[in-house]
Amino acid sequence: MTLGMTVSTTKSAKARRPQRYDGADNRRAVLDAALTVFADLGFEAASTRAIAAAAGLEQGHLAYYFPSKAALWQQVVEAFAREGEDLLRAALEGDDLSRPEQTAARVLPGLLRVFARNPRLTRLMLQEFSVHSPRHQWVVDTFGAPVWRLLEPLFAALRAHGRLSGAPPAVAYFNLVGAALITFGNRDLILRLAGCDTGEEATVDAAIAYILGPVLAPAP
Amino acid sequence: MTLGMTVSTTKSAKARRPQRYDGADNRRAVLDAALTVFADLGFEAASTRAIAAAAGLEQGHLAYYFPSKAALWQQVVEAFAREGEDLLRAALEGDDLSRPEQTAARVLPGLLRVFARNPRLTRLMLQEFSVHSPRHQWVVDTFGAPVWRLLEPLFAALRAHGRLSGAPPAVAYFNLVGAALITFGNRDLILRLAGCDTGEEATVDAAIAYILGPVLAPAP
DNA sequence: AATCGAGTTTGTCAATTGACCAAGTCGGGT
DNA sequence: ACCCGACTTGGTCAATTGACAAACTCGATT
Repeated sequence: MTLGMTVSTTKSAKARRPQRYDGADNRRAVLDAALTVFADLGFEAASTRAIAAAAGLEQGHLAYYFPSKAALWQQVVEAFAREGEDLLRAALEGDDLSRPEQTAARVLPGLLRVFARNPRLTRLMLQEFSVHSPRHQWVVDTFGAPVWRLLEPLFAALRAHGRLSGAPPAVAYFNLVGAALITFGNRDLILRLAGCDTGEEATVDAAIAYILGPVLAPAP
Repeated sequence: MTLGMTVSTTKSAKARRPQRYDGADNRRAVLDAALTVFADLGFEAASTRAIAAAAGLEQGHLAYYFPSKAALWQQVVEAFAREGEDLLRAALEGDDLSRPEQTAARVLPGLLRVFARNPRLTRLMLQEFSVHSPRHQWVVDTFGAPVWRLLEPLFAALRAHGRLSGAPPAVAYFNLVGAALITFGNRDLILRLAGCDTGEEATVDAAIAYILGPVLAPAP
């Protein structure tokens, strides 16, 4: 399921049916294969040949769609990561934070569920949190900073209303992010080590409830 | 401070003072420089030339102490990571877990403080949590699994005593690990983004208290 | 002073890698 | 039938990299 293959796709809507060459379809296949390989191996260790092979193409072909490996990586992240930020922006639109705990209860579980649903993307983000790379700054500027700017008022309001156990907003926020990235980005490891499947629906719910506990609960 | 230089080291205790060649000293310098470069760039992106340069030596010289780049990496982790596991093992020795919340309050803050004190090593661990590499299995076998085996009874007992907000022990454990790795492994990022210094003593205390809140607090 | 050997440098090598290009394939419009 | 152009392949290239080895530097031993 990980590598989208050109052949079997049925695009019955439109009349166009090129049996053999379908650029748009192969482009998607490359993006999907690249997400898998990047998530598994990391940017450096993921060779363009391995990505092409996972997509069922030749290495030289990648250059047709993507000017460079770095550009491919960037488009992979953009293609899959917008969801979270858009969801967040829409959910916070026009909220005056007069009842921050209600806002948080409405917004944050959905955000965490985005991570749980996209383990490959979650790993990709985790990688950029663990290495100083030319891509690190880009991720921070493009996603990290905007998301934090979006959520900082919420976390500040939460603390002002006696949540977060009195911790600084940033501490609570990065606690949440770290817990989510590790928990949902390491399903295989956690399953192997502890026999606990963090991809399973019930466990996802339990994990989200646990992560958000100190955020949503009133101070003792 | 990051690169230990051979020259200036004053070893006034012993009589030995080889002005120019000091193998053991340079070996330490390489390990320290390697820790820095590996933590910053990740294993693949960290070239042996960069490591040698950071240690003030030539690339070819590394082979004198370490048979390969992978072996160097492994010795770096071993040299710096034993502290945590040993501390944990000693602290849990002979504990019958009849009062798990007391045990946790005695043991876990110290464990988290090991992460806070060693940001470079923390980043290194974070990297191996985010990539499937030949080193991943080794870290899991050598540190991940033993530590989990050590702590699993404690977390199981905590839950049996009404802590963890009813979450599975593994969820609570990896929540803790993820929060610690991200919080203490990204001091620069968090400082830049949110103006919060997770290397500062007071913030470390606040973060540890926050992370351990659900672990130590009784169920509502 | 001659030798020894741990420590260190310099130069080289094969392998891998990302970028690039010239040629080829194929469906569709003319 | 023919060509056009989107799409795809296979091969090449320069750069980087980890490993390796031969030569060099000294302090210490004899």
